[in-house]
Amino acid sequence: MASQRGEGETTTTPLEPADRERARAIPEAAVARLAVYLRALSGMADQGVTAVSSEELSQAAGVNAAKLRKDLSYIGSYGTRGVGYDVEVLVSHIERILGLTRNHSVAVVGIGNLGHALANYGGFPGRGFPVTALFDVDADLVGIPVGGIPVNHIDEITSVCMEREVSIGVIATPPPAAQSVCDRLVSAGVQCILNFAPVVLQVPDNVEVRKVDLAVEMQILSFHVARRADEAANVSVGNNGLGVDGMVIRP
Amino acid sequence: MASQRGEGETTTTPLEPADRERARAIPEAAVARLAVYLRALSGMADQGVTAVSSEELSQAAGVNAAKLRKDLSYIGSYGTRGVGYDVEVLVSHIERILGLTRNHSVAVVGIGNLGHALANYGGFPGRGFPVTALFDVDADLVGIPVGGIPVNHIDEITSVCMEREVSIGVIATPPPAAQSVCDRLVSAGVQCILNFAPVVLQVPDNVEVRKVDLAVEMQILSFHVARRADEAANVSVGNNGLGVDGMVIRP
DNA sequence: CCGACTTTGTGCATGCGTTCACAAGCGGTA
DNA sequence: TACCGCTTGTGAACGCATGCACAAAGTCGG
Repeated sequence: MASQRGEGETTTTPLEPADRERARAIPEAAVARLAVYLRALSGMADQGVTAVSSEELSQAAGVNAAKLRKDLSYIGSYGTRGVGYDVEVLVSHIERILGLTRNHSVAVVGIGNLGHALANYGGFPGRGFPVTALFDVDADLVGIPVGGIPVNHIDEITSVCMEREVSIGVIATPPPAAQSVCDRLVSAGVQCILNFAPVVLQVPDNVEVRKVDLAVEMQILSFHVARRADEAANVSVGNNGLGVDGMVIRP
Repeated sequence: MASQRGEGETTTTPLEPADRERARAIPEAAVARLAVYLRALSGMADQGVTAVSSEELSQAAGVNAAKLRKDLSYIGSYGTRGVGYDVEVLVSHIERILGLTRNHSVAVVGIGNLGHALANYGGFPGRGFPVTALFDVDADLVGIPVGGIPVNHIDEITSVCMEREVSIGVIATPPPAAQSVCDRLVSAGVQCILNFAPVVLQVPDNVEVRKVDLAVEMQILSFHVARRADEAANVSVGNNGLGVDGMVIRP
């Protein structure tokens, strides 16, 4: 076990036993949507909205209302029948479930175009994710601050990450370096990795990896383009219900 | 089994009827993995590997071997029992299925940090996706080339996209601008959109949207951090499944 | 030519996630 | 208080995806 993190004491919002039980049962897909709900709810709260129904919120989040209710049921019953949900309550509850009450220190490795952009996001969208360390192999970059944080040399990953208690590592390096960087992050105790490099990372079971793969996204879109083009070129009869939208014409 | 190619050799890689039938039946999840397989296969081809078994390829792609075979079966049987798959054949077949034989012109809207990074990717990872247009609202940016392509003003989206036959639009704008930009892209005939803005886009049915949401990714990781920390903090809980879950009364 | 070995392709069962539909519960109202 | 309308929460059915296990089909050595 790699969790010898000094503070066993959660100084921030301990989960109650009931919540903990549930946290284990929340489907992956639902977790992703909870984050979306949270954003929609935050926007509503900023506009002074205090209550919301599952119907409204589901539309804002672009999902089915029943699905939303089921997702929320995974984290407990915080709605009022006949009325809806209290925005404030829901926001803080989802934040607690997602672990956003504690700050997650983020390290970005690879200060190329993408790494630069990530560092400059400044605290990352939906704050709570302060970027506290940057790394690169290029000696010319070392010491230069990007987005307010000085770049460290890649060899310092382990020491710096442990020192600053980095909990999330972001890999934005070229493909060949990714696995090596990943290994170093892991040995520094980082258990969550966001990988932008088009590489399948090998990690121990106790490390969570999420990948963002632009090439794959593009190719999925390409597939749909091809399919559409093919369908269009091959419509023997009427096209399927698209007749309504004359989207191609410019107003 | 000679590869029979029809008489009409056209410039646009025609899908044979059999392929077209299959293209419709490929599960979304499988399409994403095909892109991953393709990358692994391309790497192998570059290293001179000519044949590969499902076991080898599945490990390179980080998936179950049976799943890989099933995925490949969706696009037809191109393996040889007892031997494996011919790398070249598989590469070109997956490319055809994914529609990578035709070039997909890409437009990037929003030349901030991220847009800059995307434009500089230069043809996008896994070539075949030439960036042919850049847009921004900022008049100061207009005309300045980024990654070799001059920036156009956002008001020109429709005309420029139609002129250059953009098939994929990438939205890298701040959230408030995203929907508006999306609408313009759609009216320019763009049917596939890759959205980096943390916004739920409303589009007609005939438009395909994929979103890359950094905040959501971070929050999913945060959830796992919290769950792990929590598990580590009290391993003593006997997880006996039943009995515990009942409705817990709020203290 | 045959038999043993290897690897594909796939039927089937299992599990997860989504959707539907409705009872339960709450606030408002007379 | 009793009723009414509205919304939540969830049981149950459905559909999709995953993984197993094995027959089919090919290669290779003798």
